Amino acid sequence: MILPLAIKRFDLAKAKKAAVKELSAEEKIKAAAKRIFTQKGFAATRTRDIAEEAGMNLALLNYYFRSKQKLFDIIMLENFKKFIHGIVIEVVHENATIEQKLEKVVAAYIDFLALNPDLPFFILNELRNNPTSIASTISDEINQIRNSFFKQLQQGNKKSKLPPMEPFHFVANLIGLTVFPFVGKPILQRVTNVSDSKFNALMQERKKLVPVWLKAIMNAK
Amino acid sequence: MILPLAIKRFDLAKAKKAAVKELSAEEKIKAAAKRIFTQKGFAATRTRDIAEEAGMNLALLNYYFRSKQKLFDIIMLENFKKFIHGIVIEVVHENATIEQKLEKVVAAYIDFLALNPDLPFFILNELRNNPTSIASTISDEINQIRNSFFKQLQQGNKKSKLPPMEPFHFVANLIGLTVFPFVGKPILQRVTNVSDSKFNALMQERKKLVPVWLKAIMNAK
DNA sequence: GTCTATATTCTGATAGAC
DNA sequence: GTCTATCAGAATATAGAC
Repeated sequence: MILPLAIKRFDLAKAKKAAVKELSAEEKIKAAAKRIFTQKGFAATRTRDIAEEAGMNLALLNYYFRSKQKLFDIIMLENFKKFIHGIVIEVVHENATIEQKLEKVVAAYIDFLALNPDLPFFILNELRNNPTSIASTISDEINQIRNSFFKQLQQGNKKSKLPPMEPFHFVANLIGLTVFPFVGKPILQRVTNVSDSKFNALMQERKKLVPVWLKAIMNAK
Repeated sequence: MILPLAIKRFDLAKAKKAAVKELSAEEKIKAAAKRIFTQKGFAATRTRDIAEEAGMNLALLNYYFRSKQKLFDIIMLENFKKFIHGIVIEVVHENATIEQKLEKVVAAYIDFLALNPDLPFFILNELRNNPTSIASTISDEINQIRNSFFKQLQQGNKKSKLPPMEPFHFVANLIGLTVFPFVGKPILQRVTNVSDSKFNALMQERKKLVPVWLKAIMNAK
């Protein structure tokens, strides 16, 4: 009789699933895929690498996700949402002055990027390759930003004497000062001869500095 | 007799080489490789694409450059030198104040990037994949920057009341404000809804604005 | 030097046993 | 659901004719 053995196996599987730390094969693969795709991009990633990173078999990748492309699409969508939603939206929508929003959004972004340093490069990379496909999934969030924050920006703030500013320059400066250091980390570290721990400390400094700088830029000349 | 024909062929080849616009097969392949590698990176580029772009046969690529990797290494080295040398060095080495250098280097960089918009992303991308290999080839230039400009920066400028500044923040700000817009072009255009021609016009504006902003940053608070 | 045809290696995906 | 073994196609590289 083989039945008892089968039951035994089933119970073991249940026990594993009940354990808090234990991930299913599907989850392990997805997590591994997210790490590698985010770090190396679609083209440079091999499905074999993902399977190995997950400690799983290559065949399981296709069993759960059908193809490399479908798996990538899932990761990409999640990464995009993570990058935009929850960081920009909540900070941008509340009732607050430009100055207050600046301080919040910069600090939130830097904290977020310290935990996800590869994300901005991934976004930039895949956005170059995908002329349009992503556009629809994030257009809602972008429209919200445009309708709320950009208008506020172009009005300026009379109380604190903050003059209005061209939205493009403002966004380019905000992202350039806040997220670029993470994108350009390899070259910045090489040029300035800065260690990883020093880099992290400098990023923490920037949480205070960048909002001050951005205000100085708006008031310049 | 086949000899006369051979001579005829030889003369034709010479005539072609003499023509100003005519590139040799080797040069055509290298030029095509530079375009495609720079735009798509190593992994996403196929040797077939390069051969087709060059209007040449695939076998010639291996005849002249032995392998995809060796061809890429040549392009990468040239791109790195182009990016550092001639842009940074000449501007950084002359006898001038920080303010004067700032104006020159920003304008030179933006003009350069307008002609080579894919270059910074390429550098960033391949620097991520290559932990060390490139380091040696550019360390000389970097050391020159460190020894001349960084020292000047940390001394500040008493005449124009420019206080000294942490080199890392300065470089991060300079590159973030100057080259990031080109790296982040796809996302910036999407968020701010800006056309290609408008983008170029805004970049021209930044030639004047960024130096002013960088000075405002140094004097902030 | 240049081409066509082919060899070789890599990689995504599947078949089929358990 | 999971594994081993294998296939099919793509991509790099080479052999050999001209």
